[in-house]
Amino acid sequence: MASGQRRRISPTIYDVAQAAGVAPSTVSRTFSRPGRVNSETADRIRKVAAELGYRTNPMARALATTHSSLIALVVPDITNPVYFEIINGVQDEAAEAGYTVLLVDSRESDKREREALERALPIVDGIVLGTSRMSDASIRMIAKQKPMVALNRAVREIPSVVPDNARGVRRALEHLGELGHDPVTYLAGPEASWADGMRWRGLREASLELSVHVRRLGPLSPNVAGGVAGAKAWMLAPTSGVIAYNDLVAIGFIRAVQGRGIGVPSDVSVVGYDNIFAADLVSPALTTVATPRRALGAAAVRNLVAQIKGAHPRGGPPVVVPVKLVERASTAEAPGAAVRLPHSGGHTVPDILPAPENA
Amino acid sequence: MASGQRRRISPTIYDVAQAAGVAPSTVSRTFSRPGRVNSETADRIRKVAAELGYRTNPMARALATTHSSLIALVVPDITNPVYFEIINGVQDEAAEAGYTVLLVDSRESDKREREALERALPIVDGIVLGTSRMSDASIRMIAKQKPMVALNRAVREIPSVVPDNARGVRRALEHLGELGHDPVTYLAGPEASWADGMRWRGLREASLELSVHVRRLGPLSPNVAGGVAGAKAWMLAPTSGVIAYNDLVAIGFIRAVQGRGIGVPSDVSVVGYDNIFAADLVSPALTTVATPRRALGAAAVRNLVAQIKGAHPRGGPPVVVPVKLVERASTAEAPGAAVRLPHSGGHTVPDILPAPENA
DNA sequence: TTGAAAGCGCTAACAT
DNA sequence: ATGTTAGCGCTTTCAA
Repeated sequence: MASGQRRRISPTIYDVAQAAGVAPSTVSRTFSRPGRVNSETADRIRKVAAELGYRTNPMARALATTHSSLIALVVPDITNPVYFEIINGVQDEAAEAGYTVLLVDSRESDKREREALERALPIVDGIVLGTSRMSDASIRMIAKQKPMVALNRAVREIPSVVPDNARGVRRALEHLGELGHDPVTYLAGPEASWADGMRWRGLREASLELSVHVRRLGPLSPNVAGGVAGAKAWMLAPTSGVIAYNDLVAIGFIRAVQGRGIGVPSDVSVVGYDNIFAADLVSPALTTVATPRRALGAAAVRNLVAQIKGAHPRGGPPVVVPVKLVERASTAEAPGAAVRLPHSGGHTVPDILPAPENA
Repeated sequence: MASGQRRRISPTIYDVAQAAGVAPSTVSRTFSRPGRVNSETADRIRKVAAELGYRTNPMARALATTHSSLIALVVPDITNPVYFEIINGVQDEAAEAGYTVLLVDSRESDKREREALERALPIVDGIVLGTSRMSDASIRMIAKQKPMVALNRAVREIPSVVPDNARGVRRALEHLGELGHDPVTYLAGPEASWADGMRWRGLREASLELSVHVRRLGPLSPNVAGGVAGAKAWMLAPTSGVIAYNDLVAIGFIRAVQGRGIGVPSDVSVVGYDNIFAADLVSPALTTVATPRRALGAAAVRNLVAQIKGAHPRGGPPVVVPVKLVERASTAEAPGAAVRLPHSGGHTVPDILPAPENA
């Protein structure tokens, strides 16, 4: 008693079957495999169903078929703008294929990622694993239980789709080279980062080809604080060209050097990576490598759905999607061989790398 | 033949029951209502279950209980930084209560929102509806089918949790007033926005109390472009103090006026709303009203879970969570009665409000 | 405290 | 093309 509104109890295929004068299985077929039933009866059934307000019960269907039409998308940090477009790409492609996506945010925590995956695993048909914090071994473990594709990271034996990191940094270096910057500093990402490894490697190769010298500085944490730390270290041996591991690092770097009276791009040109939302908001607007994140997500889903539908997971080389350089205001002609530092000379700088990031 | 790895078939309560020498129902109780079974037998069952790698099947449980332990969180735009913390708050609180959250991004589209909700409805136990694009009537319709709580918007008859908009704008105006700004321009949000209505109302009340004049300018779309349009209009009758509907609008406004050679905060002080990620990244860093988004999300989930557990949805006044002003660099002492405009006088400005936003 | 048995709503052989 | 009939794996009376 004292009941609030009562939630209506839904009709089942049995109710519809009775009302339409057919067998329950015919009703089931009408909704699960149209075509397997006479179009006239089907129409009648659909009509009756509509009148009764029948809706197929996904749980019952899932139990019977062992398919939930749910896929999980795991990202390390929903807060990171990099994932916006990936999420959209995944959602769209999934919807198109008739899947609903369960978005899991692991918050950069190994523990959380495991727990969330644990929760999700039994109810999803497959997993898109974005930039995982877990070990390759753990990942393969999970891939044994459900179809999976790795995103932004190539995992051996697991279908993977990654952006063309090598080409991205190459374009960045090319751009800086054309503007006369040499040498160029690479503000490196986290040590454990697969992407950082790829980028640094790509940079070294490009360095040879383009005859532009490249120095590595890091590791840095992949955020604004990391950029600030990088700036401190860079002051020890400044270069007029800088390529950052990602846009956040680039932004942190720029703010830090600007704070020291160094102009961007008048004194240093810096290029970011990812082309996040904020890249166009900061001053100066950031020149950066745009990764096709939406395409990345879509490609991952296509592959995953294929697996779910029975395709053999192909453990071959990862699918590589193209990137492009977006030129904005943070890069310009090199001022000369070396950047002019206002305080250079008598200025004291920290002598340990990377500098602590609590500045 | 060509077979990929085969996914292991999972043991059921029957397997565990047999191995442990008990009835299936006892195994079920062990996991679904511990305490209803002798602790020794329970231990034994758990041990056997662990050995067999038994995991309870959520679909089967859902079918039997009609509870999925899933809740949906609907947001209009995952891309909007405002939702980061809300999402985190919801996820955390949900996890704590034993629920997994199905994140639905409606992309500002009524159609999408409906479709996604349609998909989600049958599989979730309840819904947290953030800043819906739908009409109150549609919302109530859905609330009839599943427990629901509205977020960031008060819907009559539906439990709602909202930030203290009135107090937020009051603090903003107070701050500007103390710095000597009067009158102050309010860069209004979308016409249909519930939050905008609340803020404007709060502003008028505060205006009376604080004796600071306030003008409304808008409606503007709630993004950077809207801020740019607002700046154009503001040029017609500039004020030294500006309060924006949200941070994005504030950022757009600032960039636009800076482009005209107007200094922030030297010529105009502007305060944003929301305290999004980027607010601390732009130059000057934005003074803004911080809404406790994580708390907002958590409160919504607590309410929702209570409803799911059988509490009567309370249609009373919305739960209001407190906000606070974060002072940064975009506000300062007023330069005088009116702002000095470099081009004021002979400068031509558009004469229709709001200005087209494709500038 | 435990067991036996009847569903939950749907799908999928197998028959007709 | 449609009907019959078992389940899918779990929960939940009802008995014992």
